[in-house]
Amino acid sequence: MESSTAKHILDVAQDMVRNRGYSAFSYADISKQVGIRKASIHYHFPSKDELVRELVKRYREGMVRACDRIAQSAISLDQQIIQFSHLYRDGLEDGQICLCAMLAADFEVLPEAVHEEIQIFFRDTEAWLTTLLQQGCDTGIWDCQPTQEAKGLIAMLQGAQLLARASADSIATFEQVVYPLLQAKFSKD
Amino acid sequence: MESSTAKHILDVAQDMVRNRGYSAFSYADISKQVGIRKASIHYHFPSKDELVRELVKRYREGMVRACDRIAQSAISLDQQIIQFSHLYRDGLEDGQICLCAMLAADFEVLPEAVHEEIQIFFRDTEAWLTTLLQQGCDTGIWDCQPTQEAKGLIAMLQGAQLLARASADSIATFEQVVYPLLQAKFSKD
DNA sequence: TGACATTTATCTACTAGTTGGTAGATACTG
DNA sequence: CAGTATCTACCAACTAGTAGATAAATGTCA
Repeated sequence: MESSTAKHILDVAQDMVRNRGYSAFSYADISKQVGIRKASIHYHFPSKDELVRELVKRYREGMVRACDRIAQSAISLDQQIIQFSHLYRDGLEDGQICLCAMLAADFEVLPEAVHEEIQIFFRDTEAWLTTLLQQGCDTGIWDCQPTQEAKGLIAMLQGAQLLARASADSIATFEQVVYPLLQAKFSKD
Repeated sequence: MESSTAKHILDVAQDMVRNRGYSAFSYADISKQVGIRKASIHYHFPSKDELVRELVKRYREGMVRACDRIAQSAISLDQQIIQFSHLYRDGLEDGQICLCAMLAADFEVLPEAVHEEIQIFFRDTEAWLTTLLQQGCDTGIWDCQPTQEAKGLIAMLQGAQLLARASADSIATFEQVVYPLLQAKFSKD
């Protein structure tokens, strides 16, 4: 089991990356917020790259669990898509965008190992959405090409987060972009 | 008129920001590529914030010109949307995403003055697209709510760029996400 | 034209602060 | 005693930014 300090470090680091990006946070920043010396962070995470790799891995696993919870809840397919979108909306309250959206922007400065984790994240997310959409097509409530539509949805959500964060009222902007579009596409098509 | 050195600095800085983000490029980096000493860059752009503000302003104006060129060309409305999308696709060849998409990710670390320039960029882009979509609705080839649809399109394009840059073949990914969606929505609706 | 002054653009050399990371001592815990 | 976790103290490299010298154009006027 991961020590509570390590978890605390990851929590703080995650907030910072989602807020400011990979290059704009430092071990010193984490140190201050966790209340521990800089060197002690290196004990838990030898390098910044290693820290971020673990961060993405944990985030990815959390996303999988969140998606599973949605899939196992007894709500309709179109409501599941709404719930999925809420995952992206909710971080905005604290000015945070999806960890992997931020790291996709920072992609060029990240090491190969982190690239791979990010790619798995997008692959997993796309797979989950594709399955959902396929179910809808199978049962006849939707008519679309699931893989393609899944990619489009993810792009739209990530882009809406970018737009949202650049606007005065992030959440309102996000909702204005995302929900009418979902309504039009998936309500009872 | 802007000196050729200043232009050269902006060109190099723009590549770097679009590639690596605001926090991950330095005056030293520019200095090496331009072939000028670090201090000389401060002569043209007193501070990094000032440099980036001018960068966004220039980029924004370039975008307005590019959009105008599209609008004044003698092509159909749906082809104009395709051309508009190409603007976002083409940078990906050099691993570059939209300057303002990148800076929207870096938003929290940017000064107020840059925030404003970025917001103007998105407002301008949205306005241009809205006008285009409105024309389509007026002439009866489309049926949509232009403002809302414009926001959605921009989000989709920005998000597609993020997805694309995190994937092995950026351009293929971008095209896979964007073009089928445009086809479905705007071809001869 | 020639002499002088101003402006523009660059340079070297420096600052104070931050960066990720290391060495090694010290404490706490089983 | 051994492992875990933390500390202090340090490092070399890099950060944005400044001071002030220097050169090269450019303008002004006798």
